[in-house]
Amino acid sequence: MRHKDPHPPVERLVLTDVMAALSDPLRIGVVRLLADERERTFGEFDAPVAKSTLSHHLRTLRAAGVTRTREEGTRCYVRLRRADLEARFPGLLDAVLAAAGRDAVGDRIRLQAEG
Amino acid sequence: MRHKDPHPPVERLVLTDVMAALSDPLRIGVVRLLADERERTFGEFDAPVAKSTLSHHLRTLRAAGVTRTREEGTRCYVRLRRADLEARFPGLLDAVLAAAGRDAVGDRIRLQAEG
DNA sequence: CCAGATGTTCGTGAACTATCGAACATCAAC
DNA sequence: GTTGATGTTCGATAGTTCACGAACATCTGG
Repeated sequence: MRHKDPHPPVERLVLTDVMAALSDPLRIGVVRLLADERERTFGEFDAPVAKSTLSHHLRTLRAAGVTRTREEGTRCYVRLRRADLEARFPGLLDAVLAAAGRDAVGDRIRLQAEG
Repeated sequence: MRHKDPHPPVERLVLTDVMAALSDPLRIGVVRLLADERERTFGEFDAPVAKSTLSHHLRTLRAAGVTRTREEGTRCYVRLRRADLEARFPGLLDAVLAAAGRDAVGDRIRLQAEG
């Protein structure tokens, strides 16, 4: 379960890469679910796509520096790099989250129904 | 010189389309040059791409609702839909412009050297 | 060891994007 | 009308992205 693409360091976050990463409804949906700063495992996401497709999107977010991934046992925990994004692109993430919230962008991605 | 894709009305601007339109350095460069609210003709942009490529990028911006195009004679005037973008996605454009400015994104696109 | 859970990677096909040059359309000016 | 300026559109190519299932790797637990 080794990850290939490393996390880009804060100072090397690229605006166009972040914009591209956030130009997909599924990925926006994931980011919205991560907006509460809590860590989630990949499996917690209930998305209408194949497992491998979700993995691909999470890799895209990671490669762009939007999220940070941590492996623990056989699980992958992912969280939003909110502070890093804010440091490099002030206001950007908040604007996207607010707009996405109002427009219900990525609403098809939810958290697994938990007991 | 008739344009094909119409301008989307304000209320139908799509976040992911705007994000995608702004995920390209050349298009960000154009948007930065338009940030002063002045109208420009296509020919005023000095970009290191073919005429048809620039036309394509300007069409992308227009289709996403980032810019508005007006034809006058044989010229095309383009300007930023700043107010519309602000109304639908508050803070987004400003955040992008600020970040792009600091990182010099799209600096290869300039205005023609004028006499 | 074997089975199950969790993700990754690979191979594939479909769809989209960027780029160019060439051809075209439109208008202005002579 | 002819010519030149300004953009658009077309066709081709190359590269990228998205999606899937299948196969694989890793860890956990019997």
